[in-house]
Amino acid sequence: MPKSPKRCEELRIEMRNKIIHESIRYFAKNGFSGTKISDLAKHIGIGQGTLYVYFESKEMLFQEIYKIINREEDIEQLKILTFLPLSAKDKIHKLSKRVLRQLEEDESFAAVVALNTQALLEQDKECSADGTTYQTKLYQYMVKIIEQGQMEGSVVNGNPLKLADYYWGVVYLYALKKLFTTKYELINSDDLERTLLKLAK
Amino acid sequence: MPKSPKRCEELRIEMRNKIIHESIRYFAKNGFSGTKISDLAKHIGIGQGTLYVYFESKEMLFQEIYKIINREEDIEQLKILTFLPLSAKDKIHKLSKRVLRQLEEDESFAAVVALNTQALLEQDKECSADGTTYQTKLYQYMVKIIEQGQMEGSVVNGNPLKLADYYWGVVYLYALKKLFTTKYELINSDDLERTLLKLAK
DNA sequence: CATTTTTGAATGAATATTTGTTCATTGATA
DNA sequence: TATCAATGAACAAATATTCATTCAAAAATG
Repeated sequence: MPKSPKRCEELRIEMRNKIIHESIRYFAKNGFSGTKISDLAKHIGIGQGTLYVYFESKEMLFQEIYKIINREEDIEQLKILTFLPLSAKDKIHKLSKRVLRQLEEDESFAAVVALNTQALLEQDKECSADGTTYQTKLYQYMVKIIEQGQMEGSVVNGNPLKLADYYWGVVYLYALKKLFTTKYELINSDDLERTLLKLAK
Repeated sequence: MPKSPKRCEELRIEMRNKIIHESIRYFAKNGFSGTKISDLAKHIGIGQGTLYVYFESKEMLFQEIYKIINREEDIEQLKILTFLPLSAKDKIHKLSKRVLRQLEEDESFAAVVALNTQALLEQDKECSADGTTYQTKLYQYMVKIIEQGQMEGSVVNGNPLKLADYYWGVVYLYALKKLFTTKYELINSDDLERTLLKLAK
């Protein structure tokens, strides 16, 4: 009799995760058309054929990644923060600290941010504005915090959606830095907060 | 008799400029490997073969563009501003206004910024740190202004190079916005300045 | 417990497809 | 009608995908 089906299943899941995990960073760095299957396979350390055992095509692998980077946990956490009984200034501080920590600790967070932002930028082309993407939801909660801050007088004036866009844009910048530069020096949390806050003397 | 050589020369220069001008935005948006010659030609409104009358290869066209986007005028202007007898705060204000106006008025400025920043990000891979690129020079003058501002007390504390990087990073963000979104709403100059300034109450 | 047998994942050379480049022909102009 | 830029079908090179084969694990057998 052959290998136990159970063990086989385990191995499949393990390999599938390995491929996805390694591909996320590779795609984020090189883009879809900049990623050759031969290179990607070499980078993961598997044969080209193996990729096709787990995914129908390059396109499908990419789509699979897009499903995975829609991290509900992140959105949930921001939602909770949004409705906490805190000043907007405190919320922005907490959020900024958290985001920067994640950028530092979580190996693939930078790739997740980069891919999501790129998707948002290119969404304009495809006109698939269903408003339910990762970024779009992050924007919605951010707008709430910004509006609160504007009422409280701690956040600068201006279109809240534009300011939210600016804030997440700066996060995207540092995700790019982390992805591309070898010696990555973490941004200061203050710099990130300053995208929104009126700084008192 | 054929066309006059003079008229021919004129037409050649015209077509060459047209190709370069249209290609800059196309490459900035789609990247090198994301740009197909067939698509690019269609976008410009010429035949595929025509591209090869004017440029040896896709690679060469791309290199040609890289020469062109190293705009000495921009650097010269920043250099002049840097050594003007003004407060750093005023310099930052003038610069921010100027950059945003250029982003709005100059059709290909956004593409120039995007391509230069992408080159800077990827330079890490290739280790060609010759320190004479467009961005690198912009950084150098920016650092001077930031140092002045820190002495004067108007600019936040922190590594000046990192702050310069941050400032140009935000400009890059808005270049991306302009390139990708159809209905582009210009960033407020204040938002850009706030990357550096301590805002007094 | 050594050997055989069976299974399915892994592989990469072979093939299909896509994309870059060439070149013989066309068309516009003076 | 002589010239030369423009063109796109034909060709070459690069890249994605397939599939016949290899390999490693483990159950069955003596």
